[in-house]
Amino acid sequence: MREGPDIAYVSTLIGDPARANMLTLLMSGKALTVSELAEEAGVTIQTASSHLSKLHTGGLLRPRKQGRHKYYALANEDVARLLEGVMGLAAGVGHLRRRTGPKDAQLRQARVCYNHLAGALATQMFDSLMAKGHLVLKGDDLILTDAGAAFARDFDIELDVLHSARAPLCRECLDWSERRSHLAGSLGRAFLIRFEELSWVKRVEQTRIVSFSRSGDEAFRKLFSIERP
Amino acid sequence: MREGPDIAYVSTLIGDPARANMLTLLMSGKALTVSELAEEAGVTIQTASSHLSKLHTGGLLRPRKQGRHKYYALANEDVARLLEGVMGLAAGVGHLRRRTGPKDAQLRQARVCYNHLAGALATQMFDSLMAKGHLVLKGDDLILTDAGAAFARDFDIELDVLHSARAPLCRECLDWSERRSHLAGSLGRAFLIRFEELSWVKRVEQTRIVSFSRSGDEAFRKLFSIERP
DNA sequence: CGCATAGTTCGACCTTTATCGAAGCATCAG
DNA sequence: CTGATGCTTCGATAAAGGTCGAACTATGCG
Repeated sequence: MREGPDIAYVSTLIGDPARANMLTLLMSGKALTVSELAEEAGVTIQTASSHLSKLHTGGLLRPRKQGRHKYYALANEDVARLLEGVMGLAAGVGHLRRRTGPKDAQLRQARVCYNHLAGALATQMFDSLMAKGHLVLKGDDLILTDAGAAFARDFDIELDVLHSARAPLCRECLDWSERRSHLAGSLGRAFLIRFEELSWVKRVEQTRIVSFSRSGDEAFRKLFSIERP
Repeated sequence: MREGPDIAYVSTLIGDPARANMLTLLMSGKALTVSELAEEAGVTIQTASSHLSKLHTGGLLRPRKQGRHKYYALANEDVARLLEGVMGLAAGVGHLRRRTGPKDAQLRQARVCYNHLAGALATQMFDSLMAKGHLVLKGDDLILTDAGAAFARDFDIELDVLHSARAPLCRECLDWSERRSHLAGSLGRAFLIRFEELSWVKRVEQTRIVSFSRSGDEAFRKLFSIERP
């Protein structure tokens, strides 16, 4: 035995309900304090503290201290991608207790995935970018074409700043609800930020839901040539 | 809380060491009996039986009865992909106990992932197919171009048979050691089968390792224009 | 039919670990 | 300094779940 890496270890980390709750919360991309996470996960602060430090040791979370607060966030996009993957399997194959609540439809339509947009609209946006030749896949790397760069600049995204960062510019991220790719990477993040700046979208507090304003939805669909369903 | 699917449930399933061992074994793509899995995982048959039925309930495995044997295999490619994802994180970030054994180099070079080829050579093969325009990415779907179809037919792969199957023809699968895509789907499977038929490769028993013969390696590199390192 | 082999179910241990109360640091405000 | 807040550490408790022996069912072989 003992071929390949120790998958039981990280799976156990995700496998505890309290920890899974916290990780799901952190998929919003925001960094949260120990007490916030404790509250949301329904455990005491001591317990949460213990869990969070385990997740940190396991490399799933990255803590940052600010004053007397300690903020935890997902360690990197790989973690976010993995979690989306698990969600995909859990949703498709998964537990029968899957009751589709009222929030569910909104969640499928548009939500935050770590720091970029996910959901039906996000995959359509990704398809549009591919179809128009703004993005191409080369090997496993997603490349922004010249046309794509022009498109992004037109949308007031400062590509030079993004390029100088260490993080990859474009990445695919598999969407658990759609089972298709959407755009991740610093460009994916930049798009979401612009949407917020333009007030096309607003994040719904305490959830991963991203709600489009009436005019925002229209502008978004126009920009990416997405027809109304 | 309780947004999105129950990720703790499937993670717990993978999180037990004995179950993780079995799943890793099944990544070879072969279906194995209860006793074989028990043996390899280092538990008794009763225990293994219990674990396997849990994995089945959780949708990770698909059992098939043949005579007085019961064969278990991974339920589908999604499961295989997820496991590769977990391996990627566990390897990169993962446990310090990560000691690179002698097998390790071979495993990184070429191994079986569910039913297709993975490892360094597999990602290079994938890159080659993309670079030559035999495959293109459209949205999240990997499309075999006309040129690609001709290429496959030249290699004596019966595309018509594959097309008629329900399973998708081409899929990407993220390679944990390379962190790049390799080819999955029924076409990926067909390629591996052809390599075996031509005796280019042989599977090493009891492992996921795929070893290339001297001439097989040469032919493979020539076919996909891969330079010797 | 009897016997052997493959797998399941049941029940009893026993290790693992999540949980929280209480006490201990660290940081900030005054 | 004192008090208040955020978080961590320690220790005891309790619940969950993996493990295996033993008994049971199912299939195949003569």
